Order: sequence, then C-alpha cells, then structure tokens
Amino acid sequence: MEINDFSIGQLAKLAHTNVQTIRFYEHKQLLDIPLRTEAGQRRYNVDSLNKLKFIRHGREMGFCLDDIKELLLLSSTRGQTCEQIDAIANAHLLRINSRIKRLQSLQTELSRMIKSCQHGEVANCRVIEVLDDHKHCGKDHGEIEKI
Amino acid sequence: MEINDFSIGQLAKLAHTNVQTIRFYEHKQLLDIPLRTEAGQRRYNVDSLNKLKFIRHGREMGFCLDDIKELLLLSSTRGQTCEQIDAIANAHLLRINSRIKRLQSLQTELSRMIKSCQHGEVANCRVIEVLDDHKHCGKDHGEIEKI
DNA sequence: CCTTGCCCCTATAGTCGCTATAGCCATTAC
DNA sequence: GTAATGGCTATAGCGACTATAGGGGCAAGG
Repeated sequence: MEINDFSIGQLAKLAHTNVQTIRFYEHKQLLDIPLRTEAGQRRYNVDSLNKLKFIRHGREMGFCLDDIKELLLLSSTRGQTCEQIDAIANAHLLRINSRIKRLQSLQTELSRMIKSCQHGEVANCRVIEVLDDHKHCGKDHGEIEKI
Repeated sequence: MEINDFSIGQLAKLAHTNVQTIRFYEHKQLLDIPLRTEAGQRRYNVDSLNKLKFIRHGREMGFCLDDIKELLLLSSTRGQTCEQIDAIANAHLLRINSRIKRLQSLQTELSRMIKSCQHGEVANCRVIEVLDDHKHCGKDHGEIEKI
C-alpha cells in the first residue's frame, strides 16, 4: 500500500470506518468521486483520508451529515471569518442542551414511577397505572421529540 | 359521534394523534384490526381509544414500540406479578441514563471548543481544528451512539 | 345535475445514517 | 483448477413515523 494510493478497503481500515460507509458518503456527496483503476476500483489518497476522518470526527461529535457537508465546505474557504462555522456549532450545542433537558425530565419521571411500584400484581403496577393515566390527556400532545 | 363508535379521524382527534399513525400502529400490530363499515371505513370504540392513549403515553416516555407492545400484553395479564414490566422500565431508564451521560460529555467538549474559538479567520478556527485533529485517531472508533 | 369540499381508502416513498444482502467480477495463492 | 479475498452495483432494512399519489363516497350549495 503506497502512502498516496489505496483501495476502499485500505481507506476504511485507516479511518476505522467500513467500506459501505465510504461509498455512502460518496453517494451523499460528502466525499469526492475518486479515481478508478482500469478494473473499476476506487483509488484514494491522503486527502480523501483526511476528509473522511473529518467526517467521522464530526459524526462522533453528533453533527448531522448536512452540517458536516457545510463545515467541510467552509473549512476550505480559508480567508473568511468563521462566523458560519460557529453558528453551526452553536446550533448543535443548543440541540444537545435541549435534548439533555428532555432526557433528564424523563429520567425523573421514570425513576419516580419505578420507585413507587410495589412490585406486586400487574393490576396494581404503578408503571401500567401511569401509562394508563388519562389525567394529562387533551393537553399539548404535539410531536414527540427524539430522545 | 357516538361515544362508542367513531371513525379514524375522530379517534385521531381524541388521542391527539394523526390518522396515518393509527393505521401505522395497526399495521405494526399494536392496535387490533378494527371493524369496518359497509363502505370499508374503520370503526373504533373506547377500548381502541384507551389502547391508543396507552401507546402515546409510552411513546412520550420514550419507550420504543416493541417495549410498548410488550407492556400492552403484560398489562392485560392481570393476576401476575409485575416483574417483567419493571424490567422493561428499568432497562429503559438505564438507556436514558447512558444517553444523558453521552450528551453531557458532548456538551462539555462542544462548549469548550466554541469558547476557545477566537472568531477570526477560518484558517485558525478552533472548531475546524478540532474536527481536523488526528490526535485521537487510531483509538476506539467503534459505533457512534445515537444522540 | 354538477361541482366543491371533506373524509375515507390503499399503496408507496421519503426521512437519517448507516448496515446488510444478493449476485457478480477480478486477482491471487495454492 | 479452484478457493479465498476483495472489489463492484443495486437494493432492502432499521424506527417511527410523515407525506404523497390516486382513488371513492357523501353532503351541501349553485
């Protein structure tokens, strides 16, 4: 394997990704269309590897692919201020914050529910009671946020 | 609208759901197959409504449909202990706890990153730097948990 | 009588970020 | 010769819906 010419399998190993994911990113236009060998196999270089690693880092931090696409674009326009980059990061942070809040209130509700269950018969099970409960019905049952 | 015979649209309103979701739950066998009018329209009663509300409450608490299916089943087997119910709830609580932890560490990392950005040029942007960073490469890049 | 509007029906595709499968081709080792 | 490996494309699957296309029935208004 030369340092600047590897197959999709080699690229996958180097980036700790798997092969289908790379083809998927190509399809989604996050990775450029690579050169091909005569036999039709994709060939990559260190630039592809760096781009792929960038994408994976972004994913590890929870950015969606659209954000990452934008970040990739912005990151290559050296010479401008990073306002837009910061905006994307900040928006992401806000999403994370609200998701944490949502999960924490679920956590509270769930543990209270579980604690108050007497572990007796199903008929008296507190968990079922809560789920059966219609007290809160008719209120704001909008979208159920992703948890 | 009689109290014990309503259309899918009426049921949807009563449960603050939408019509397709009801058909979807039927397809997924969470709701029983309803009776039909001569014209082929679904007809529901209060039992269907209660079951649907149960499902929605479960979803609001973050249970997945498989869990809810199980909970529905267990809730109708009156006379047994609620061990299995508690197990489902506890497993769910654990999932929520670990998701909170994951999100909190992302939160920390993200806000540190944003804070340390000097809001200058893209070339020096701390956000891009972190995403470009290969220090952590080669370590445990397993699955990316859902956030 | 005809149109408009509303509600219902089925079947199918789209979301997101992959993962997995089927079925094929090319290279390499034995 | 043949088996293993790794590449290719195209397509389906996950979860929990949502949305769309294309159709039918029924009542009120013109």
